[in-house]
Amino acid sequence: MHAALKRPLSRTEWTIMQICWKLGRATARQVHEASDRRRDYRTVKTLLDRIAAKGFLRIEKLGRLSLFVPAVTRQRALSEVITDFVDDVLERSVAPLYLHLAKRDDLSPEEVAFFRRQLETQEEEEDEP
Amino acid sequence: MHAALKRPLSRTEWTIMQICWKLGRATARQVHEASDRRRDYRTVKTLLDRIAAKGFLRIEKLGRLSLFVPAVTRQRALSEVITDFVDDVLERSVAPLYLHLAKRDDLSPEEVAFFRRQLETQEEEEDEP
DNA sequence: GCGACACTACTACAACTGTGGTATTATGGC
DNA sequence: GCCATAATACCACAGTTGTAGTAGTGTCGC
Repeated sequence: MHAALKRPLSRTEWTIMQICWKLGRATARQVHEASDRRRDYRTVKTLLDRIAAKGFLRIEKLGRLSLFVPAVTRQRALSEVITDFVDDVLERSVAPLYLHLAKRDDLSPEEVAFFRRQLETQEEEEDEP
Repeated sequence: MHAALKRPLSRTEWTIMQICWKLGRATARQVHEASDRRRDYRTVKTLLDRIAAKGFLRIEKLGRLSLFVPAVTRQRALSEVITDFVDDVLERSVAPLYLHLAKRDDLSPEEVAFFRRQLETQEEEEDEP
């Protein structure tokens, strides 16, 4: 069974966590160096400790060295955070998402066409009494 | 021109703001009554004031009564928050979103099929060296 | 014209966030 | 052995967030 994820990550913690997933297993120093380095090393260290306290990272001791290892897959964490986002912020409606996606310039023509089509269809449905 | 939206809304503020969009123009009392009412009236009032300070609501004085009026359309606010979410949390990759959407049980069979297909296609592309 | 409300204004306060200071303790090179 | 470097541990502090107490001021029914 997975460890329970207590509280969700803040935005800043997410950006640090993204690095951890990329590195797989790393010291605070490595995470700091892989970041944009606008924050102090100790800030990153604190964030890593807090992320670990929230259950997203596990700390492996290697002598006196601490290695931070993801305790949750990115996919699982993303899955939870997306569900929360869609439920709370979008109130379970995917239309605003489709509207966003239809405007992204990095999607294939098929994708854009699909989202446009869905939006039209849904508008029609709304028009019905 | 739109007023600049200083800081983003917190999750709780979002839930209050959603009510404001639904009501259109309302007193704090009305917003409180339209909410799940687990929070105290004054908590809602504080949240409304903070939301107004962030530029999402405008306060109209009607005598000594305050009316809270959305200063931003829901669509615009959603658009911004979705962009931020996709950029920061999803790192601009839509795959995790498709994975989520493919599993929602409130979408049409066409939508589900579309997202499944996209995911397969993208996996294939990743397999290439 | 007073009491019950209702509305606002001001305040409090603990938890969480973002950031980094201080101090202590290895550790590796010379 | 000693010093620079690097790691950890512990602490601080202001800003945000969630929640509500207190107090003052209208306002309406009687």
